Amino acid sequence: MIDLKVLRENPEIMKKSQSARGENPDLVDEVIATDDLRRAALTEFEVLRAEQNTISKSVAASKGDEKSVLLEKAKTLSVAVKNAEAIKNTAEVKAKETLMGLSNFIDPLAPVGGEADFKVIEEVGTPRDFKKEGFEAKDHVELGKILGAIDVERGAKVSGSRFYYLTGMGAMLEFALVNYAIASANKNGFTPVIPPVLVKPAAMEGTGFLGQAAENIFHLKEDDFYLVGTSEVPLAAYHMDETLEANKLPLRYSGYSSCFRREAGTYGKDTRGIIRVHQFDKVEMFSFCKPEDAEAEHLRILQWEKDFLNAMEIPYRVIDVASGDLGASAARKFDCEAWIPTQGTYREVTSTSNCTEFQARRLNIRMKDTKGTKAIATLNGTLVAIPRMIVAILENHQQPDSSVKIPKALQSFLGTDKFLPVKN
RNA sequence: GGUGGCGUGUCCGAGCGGCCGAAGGAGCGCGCCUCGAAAGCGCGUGUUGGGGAAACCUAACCGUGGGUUCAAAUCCCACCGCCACCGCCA
Repeated sequence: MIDLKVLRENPEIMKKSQSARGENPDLVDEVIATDDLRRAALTEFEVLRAEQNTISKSVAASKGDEKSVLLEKAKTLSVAVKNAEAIKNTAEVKAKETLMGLSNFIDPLAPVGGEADFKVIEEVGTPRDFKKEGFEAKDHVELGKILGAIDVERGAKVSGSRFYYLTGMGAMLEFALVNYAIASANKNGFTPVIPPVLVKPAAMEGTGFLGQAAENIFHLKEDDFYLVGTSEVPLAAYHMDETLEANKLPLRYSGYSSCFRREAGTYGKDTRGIIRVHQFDKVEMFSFCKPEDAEAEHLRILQWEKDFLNAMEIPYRVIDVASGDLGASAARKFDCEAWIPTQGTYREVTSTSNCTEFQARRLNIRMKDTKGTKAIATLNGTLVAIPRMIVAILENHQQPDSSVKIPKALQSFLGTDKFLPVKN
């Protein structure tokens, strides 16, 4: 949610921001207009209500004829107040609704354009040259089968396409990744959290996922629960309707949870393997901080993501995501894309967004210092999304005999430095 | 799922139709006292929206949403949450 005061002062900037996202800039004028209506209705109601309050009080103090006259007057006024209140309420709902339709202000530093207009910030590491090494890289599906680590056939049998089983070393690899991730997050001041993955509409709405992103969310209609697509949702909503002490910020949480995504409109995309699945586990970093610290915090989170990828010894690049591909809440977003040998390209494995005050305002989270209460900023970033990281590790660290070398950082968690084929 | 109880300010806790934004206490802040502190004493101490340069004015807020009434923390209804006991259960 955008701050109306800021919006009123800078409608043109907001319009530009909307346009850059490929969204409707006229919505800005509409927001201001509905808010004008809201305020007018508010004033009207308040004036009548004040009068009613005064008369009500004098009713109590009077008696006899005087009292019945006042009572008559009070009754008529009561009707007028009810009407004015109804109009006020309608105007408030409409104004809020319109305002909620606006996406976050875009950071002016974010590249403008569509999905393809991202800017590459850096490339780290060098992809292996398998030809030169004298063998052809197998993809993760094949390796997963050989190692007894991933079973997509049975995933499909039991749950349908885009489901899978992690088995044996595949399952062990998840535990190792999670343990390593949580350990690093602890070191960086994150409180580990295992959140609920079923949430109420308010949490979804507040984090900004019920707009254009809604089609990718599983909804349990019977009970009006949503299955979260990321633990960002329950982590952000953790402090919903709270006022946090400014001197305790930043508050950092690392959430480990399953994530559920409908992947609507992705038919035919990434149909093979576990790059794009309906359910996966993820360790997510989430930070509540002062708005003036948000940009620096964003860079810190990005650095922690890079640290993780460096520890996995995987070549990757970092991109500055373009305005049209930010999602409603983010002002700026960096993706880390790992090199996937069998695809010959970089694929998103982690992502960090600076949501500035947008989510916090929707979730009614503020901070308090000696001068009063103020807006707070929220940021999120993936530490590790299990399936894609497994893909990256298997494919990048495979050997000619289909064994896979384990990055040093994970070896102590796995008790081995290599995954070996299980049969044939 | 069933039965009973409860939900008030930072916290404890009173109020059960108008004089209640709400007693009292604790906490916190300022001052007095003191060499200094503790104790004691005095004063102050909510949030949000609207208007205003400001002083200030105004409205709303006693779990949430409706209703009754000229008037609701207070009465009625529904929902949510918490506690206790019972049933079921990983």
